[in-house]
Amino acid sequence: MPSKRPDTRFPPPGHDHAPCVEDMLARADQAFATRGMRLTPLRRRVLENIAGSHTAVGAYDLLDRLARSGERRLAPISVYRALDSLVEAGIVHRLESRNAFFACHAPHASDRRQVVLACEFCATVAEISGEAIFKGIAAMARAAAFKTERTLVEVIGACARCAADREAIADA
Amino acid sequence: MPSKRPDTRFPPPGHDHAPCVEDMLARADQAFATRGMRLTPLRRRVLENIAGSHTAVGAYDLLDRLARSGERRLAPISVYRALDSLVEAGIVHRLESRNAFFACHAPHASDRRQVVLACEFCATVAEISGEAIFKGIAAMARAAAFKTERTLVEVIGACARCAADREAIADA
DNA sequence: CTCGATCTGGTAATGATATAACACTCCATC
DNA sequence: GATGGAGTGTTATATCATTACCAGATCGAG
Repeated sequence: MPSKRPDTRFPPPGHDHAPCVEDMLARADQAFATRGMRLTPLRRRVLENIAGSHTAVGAYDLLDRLARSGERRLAPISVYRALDSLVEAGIVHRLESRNAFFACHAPHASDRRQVVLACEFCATVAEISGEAIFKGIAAMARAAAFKTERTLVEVIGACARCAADREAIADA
Repeated sequence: MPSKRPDTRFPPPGHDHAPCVEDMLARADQAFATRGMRLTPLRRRVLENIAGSHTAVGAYDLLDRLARSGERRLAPISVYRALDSLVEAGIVHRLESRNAFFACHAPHASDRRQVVLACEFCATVAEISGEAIFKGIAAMARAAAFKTERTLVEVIGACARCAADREAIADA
């Protein structure tokens, strides 16, 4: 049985992605099935490529990777369609501040109350649950008579490793 | 002297933008001056076009408006450069979820702890200050050993007016 | 089984957003 | 009046995303 992952933090240095991907695919099967959607070979390949790292990747990067790792080059629209279905299934999220996509390594409700931490140096993305934060934001919106559809919290900065690296460089 | 505007909420129906624009330009002069930057004619024209409404506008929309309201058509890069300087001066912000720009009608510190409410129907944008929210997010980031550079909180939904309009339509 | 509805993905074209590289002008400063 | 930096123009290109249309796969209903 898959290990429990309450939040998805930044992976440690020696981290092996393979089990994450395994895990992801299992959850994806589940997510698609419960929604009456189909996890087709194309969608699965796209997901594998996103889940192969903990970083946010652009749609065209994905296209390049798929082209390298296989048959002939897909049209952009094909990748976007696959991405749409993965996002709809809640298995992949969009990093709005970078127009990029990342795999969601921690199962969470479809209402998505997660704070996204995005390292601007290594592109690694982590999600941490922020119930209280989202409740507070919802209350503020209500007070302004605003009907919330979707709330986006993205923190751009440096993960611990990149911050350390850059300090080392600055010192040199 | 300009009126005090603690937060910028959604403008009422009969709202006249002209004084807002006046106000904006005065604050822009100030903001550029204190930063040792120049509010050139091009930058001013771009700002006027953004500030002319309380909505988020795309760079190419801006390009069209400038073309209509004046001389020959600018190259995209010119508008982007002007936008960069306005954003740097803190007078214009970027709405990440829509790749668009909006004028900041309420003076606030350069560290920008504002929750952005963006109506997906009329594109109107409001900013409300959210010190507590941002403090909470900062604490979460610190706990994950993440060095925050910038934090983005955007709420997408319907402003009171558009929500009411749509209910009326649904009832019909 | 066969029909029709729906979903999936291919092909081609286009639209929308953003930047790179280089040249020229203006103007403050020395 | 030379120098150097900021601002803008010009041209080209990179990057992100969608529209329109069609062919084949899948699957439930009759």
